[in-house]
Amino acid sequence: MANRPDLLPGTLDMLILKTLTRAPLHGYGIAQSIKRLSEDVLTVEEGSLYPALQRLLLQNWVKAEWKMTDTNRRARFYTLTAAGRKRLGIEVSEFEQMIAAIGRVLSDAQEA
Amino acid sequence: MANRPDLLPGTLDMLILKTLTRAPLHGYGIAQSIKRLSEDVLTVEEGSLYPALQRLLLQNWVKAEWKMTDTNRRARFYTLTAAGRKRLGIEVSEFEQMIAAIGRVLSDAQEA
DNA sequence: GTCTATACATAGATAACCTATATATCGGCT
DNA sequence: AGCCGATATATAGGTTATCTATGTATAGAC
Repeated sequence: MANRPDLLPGTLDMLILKTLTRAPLHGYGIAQSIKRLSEDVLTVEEGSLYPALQRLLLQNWVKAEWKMTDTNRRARFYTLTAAGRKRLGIEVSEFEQMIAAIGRVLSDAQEA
Repeated sequence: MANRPDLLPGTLDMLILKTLTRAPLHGYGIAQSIKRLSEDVLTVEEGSLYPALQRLLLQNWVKAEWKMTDTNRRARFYTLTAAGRKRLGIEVSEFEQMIAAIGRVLSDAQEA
């Protein structure tokens, strides 16, 4: 189980929101950006990416607009909303709390 | 979505295996131990715990034995197998790699 | 005798993610 | 002109993990 997973489940929305804090970006670009920044450790599959973007749209954490890329292709550009920025803060802080907690369990140097 | 989740999905098996490196323990005790070590951040629900233990048994990463607790109750004690110890190492290393990768994405100090 | 904490277990729902597939077009190469 | 790889979006269907809710049972405290 969990053989070389592409992502840590539950972190995709956070990663997308974070990526959009730099600049509006289209879906394909978001996936590339995450892959590049993570040094190829994290891969966002298309079947995960687009449903995730729909979720974020529904929550009003991002908004979308069709535009042309600088390589002359039509693409849907996503922009972080104010609510999305706030949400990102919440997700990051919850994530960090979880990671710290997991760290405490993992580092538990035995002894009763 | 992800409203105060009890756990980071995908990390439960790892947490259980780690808990068992100290000593054999019964399910209820494992859940308590994780809660305590994590300082109440991580809560293992029973509906997650027992299915997880079944998975680990099937994979032969733990073995189980009915015994009496020191409080005179019948309980199923789980012991880490050699394969389970190996598996824990893999899970921890993959987890740490993921966390490091997510950290790189989250800490990305903007600039194109 | 009742209540709380301990202890195990499963059914069913929900949600996230992946695989596979489909469509379409730009630009480079031949 | 035709082909191909990279870019770009989208959805259907399956798998799996986790949570909620429920059920059983008993030890010990009051």
